[in-house]
Amino acid sequence: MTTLQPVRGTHDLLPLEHRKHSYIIDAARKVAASYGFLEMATPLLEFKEVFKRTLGDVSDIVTKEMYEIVKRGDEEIVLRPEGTAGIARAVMSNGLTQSMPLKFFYEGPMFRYERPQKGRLRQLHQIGAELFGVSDSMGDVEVIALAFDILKVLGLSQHVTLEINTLGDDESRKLYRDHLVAYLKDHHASLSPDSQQRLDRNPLRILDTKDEGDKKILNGAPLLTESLNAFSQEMFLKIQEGLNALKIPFQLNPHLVRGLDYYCHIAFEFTTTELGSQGTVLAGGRYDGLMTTMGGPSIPGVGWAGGIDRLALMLSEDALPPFIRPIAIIPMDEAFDIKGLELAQALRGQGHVVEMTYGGNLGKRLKKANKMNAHYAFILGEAEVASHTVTLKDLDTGEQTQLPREQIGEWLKDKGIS
RNA sequence: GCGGGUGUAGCUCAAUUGGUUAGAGCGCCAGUUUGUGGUACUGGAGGUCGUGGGUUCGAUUCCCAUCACUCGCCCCA
Repeated sequence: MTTLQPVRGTHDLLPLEHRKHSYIIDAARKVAASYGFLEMATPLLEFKEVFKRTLGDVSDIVTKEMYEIVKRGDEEIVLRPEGTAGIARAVMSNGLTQSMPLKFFYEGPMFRYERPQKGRLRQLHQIGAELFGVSDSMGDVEVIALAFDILKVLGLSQHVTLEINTLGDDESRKLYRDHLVAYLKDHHASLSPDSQQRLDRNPLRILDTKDEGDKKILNGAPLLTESLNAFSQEMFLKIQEGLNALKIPFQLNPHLVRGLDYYCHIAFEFTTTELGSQGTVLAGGRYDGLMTTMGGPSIPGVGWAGGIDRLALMLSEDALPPFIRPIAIIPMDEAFDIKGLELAQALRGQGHVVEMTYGGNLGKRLKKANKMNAHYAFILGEAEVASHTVTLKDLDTGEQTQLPREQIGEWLKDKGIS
């Protein structure tokens, strides 16, 4: 019985759902191309090391959420939990580090062993964009603008809020980290158990807490902006300037922190209130240290990933392009099936969407044509075949005419489909 | 991984203090209609009441376990 269920946290994408996914991917792909981002794909399988080194040894993704699928000797192979590290690995593997900048768009499934919830799956689907080799803040602006444009095209920009923050460069972040830890240690006893743990592992994450008691303590905490050096400050301001110039609305959220180790400077999240606690729909930041962490040259980078599954939850059915209603081919009975097939092929060759009806008498086949939401039924019976004509029926109005085969194209053109 | 809720037909939901043959709407199939669909009417199929165990003369109903979904936490897209 259980073998008939999908694996926990995985999901069949039935046509209706799949349509949303491909709509999102197509839209994103198109917008990304207009920014000069080239699509690429990396394997679903990577060596564990790729993520262990980059995401940070203590991040949840590495410590408990990775699917390890094969072990051969010392090889530890995992299903990729996210996209950026794999793309960065590919840049190095393929010796692409010589010519910068590089702009990549990608799409595909990621795997994380988490407790499933609405909008949180073990096989999740992401779109993503990465820009390598640009340390200028204009790169950050463009990358965010790309994300915003995609959300706009999807009709979701009104339903999300862009929040940004800066983590500063290494120097600033380390300084702040010390200040914060010093402050929080004084309040250690009153912190929530979760935050007490985070104090050792990832203290910046405490800023993001949902615990009310923690929030009160944080009100008196030192601010990251106070620890920013001049360079980091200027970088952040320039990005805001750029966003303003492009009329991309945003909110400053000094408590916004990214979970993965490789982030620095800008951190941004597009969030929605429509999906419960899984509110983050697209998020990213700058990761200047990523390449060196992987043992490569020092190449800056900035990028984001968006959750297709979450975006799909926000898309309403009627936001999608309408289905093309098919033409149904109706041979009156089996004797004319072959004639029907030939007609269907000819029409498909001209670019029409054509469905064959199988079996049954005229009434039954019309019923099926109706069920498949066909706009027109092309009927072929004894009389039609003998006179080399087809009976063309409009299933919405019920009108029908019998025309010579050669005039079908004309007739379809009159109906506005060609 | 932690805490709460839910699980009856393909879908949305009923089923009285535990009681014999588990119902409805929608959908599906067929007929009324052998060269005309949609509407209408008539009929039909479809359930091991998530799964396993326990209590009981008897369990969809009570108890335990388990699985899945779901809400919140953790984490993240």
